[in-house]
Amino acid sequence: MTVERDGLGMQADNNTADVYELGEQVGFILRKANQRHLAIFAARISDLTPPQFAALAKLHEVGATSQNQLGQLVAMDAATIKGVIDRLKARDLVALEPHGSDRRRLVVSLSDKGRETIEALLPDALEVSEETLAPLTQRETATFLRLLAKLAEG
Amino acid sequence: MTVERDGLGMQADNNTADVYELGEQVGFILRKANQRHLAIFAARISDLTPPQFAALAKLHEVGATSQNQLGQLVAMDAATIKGVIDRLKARDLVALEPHGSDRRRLVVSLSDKGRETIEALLPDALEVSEETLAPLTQRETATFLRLLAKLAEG
DNA sequence: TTAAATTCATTTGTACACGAATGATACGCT
DNA sequence: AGCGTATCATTCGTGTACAAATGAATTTAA
Repeated sequence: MTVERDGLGMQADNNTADVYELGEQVGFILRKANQRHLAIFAARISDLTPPQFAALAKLHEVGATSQNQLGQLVAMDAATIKGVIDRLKARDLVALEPHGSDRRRLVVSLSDKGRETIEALLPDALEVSEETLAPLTQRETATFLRLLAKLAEG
Repeated sequence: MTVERDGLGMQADNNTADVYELGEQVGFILRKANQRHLAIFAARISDLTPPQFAALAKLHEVGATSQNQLGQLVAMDAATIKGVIDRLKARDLVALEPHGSDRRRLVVSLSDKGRETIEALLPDALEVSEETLAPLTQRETATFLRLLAKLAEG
């Protein structure tokens, strides 16, 4: 006695919304996918967390910026990016200076050590992405990334 | 002077891996998609966090279980599920009892209030899923969920 | 040019998330 | 029976994540 799904005998007005099953909801699966990714990341890049890596990588991409701006670039709010920067600063991976003209701002830049660190890790980061996407074929990967981006942007 | 991508003049051995761009990595987009989902969730279900909701929903699905087992069902480790349960318990949404035969275990069950709460919220939760997936067509949604599940399972 | 609105950084408080360690209990095996 | 291993719950420490409040500085607009 199984529950019929996608059966012809019962037409669903919309999607699969018949009963609520946690395991079928986007949010739940999204969270699990994220967990798997974080595990892969941690296995390959053990001395930096994903947010820390993201901050360094972005800094490497765009050069010195203010703290909040960097936060926007890596999708972290002001409180979150501050914590991340503080920990990077404590390890001398980034440097902080007051902004020239705007005295509210704090300019974050890569230290030499930070530059070396991030440059050395970029190949590993690519492998993290590859391993995360390994369950999908190349074709599926392309589709998935396109749809995921659409979802993320809203 | 733009960097050529997918160009014919330069054959890439694998995917798009030419330079590392944070904004193109799965992990980063996954995190952003998750952020968007969380915002949608919070807007519709303001008095329960997603993990709290997940725990209640699962409890509603499977009935009373031990704390750790519930954690496995909702993909949270022992330390995390404990915190979630504690907060639900503090609001009398769940009840805790010692297990009959196994004195290590703590059986978690929905309180009446918890049952009412979760049952009242299920329609909202479906809308959260729908709104999250709104940027995709039905066809894209089906594809996306299939690939996402593949990714999450590994 | 002041007053109002905005931006930047910071702090506080709450809530995950997970590795690692711990003590109590249960189980497998000899 | 007894010992080693595994499981369950708990605790500790670190690191996001975000809402909300704050003060200082800048920008906008009247």
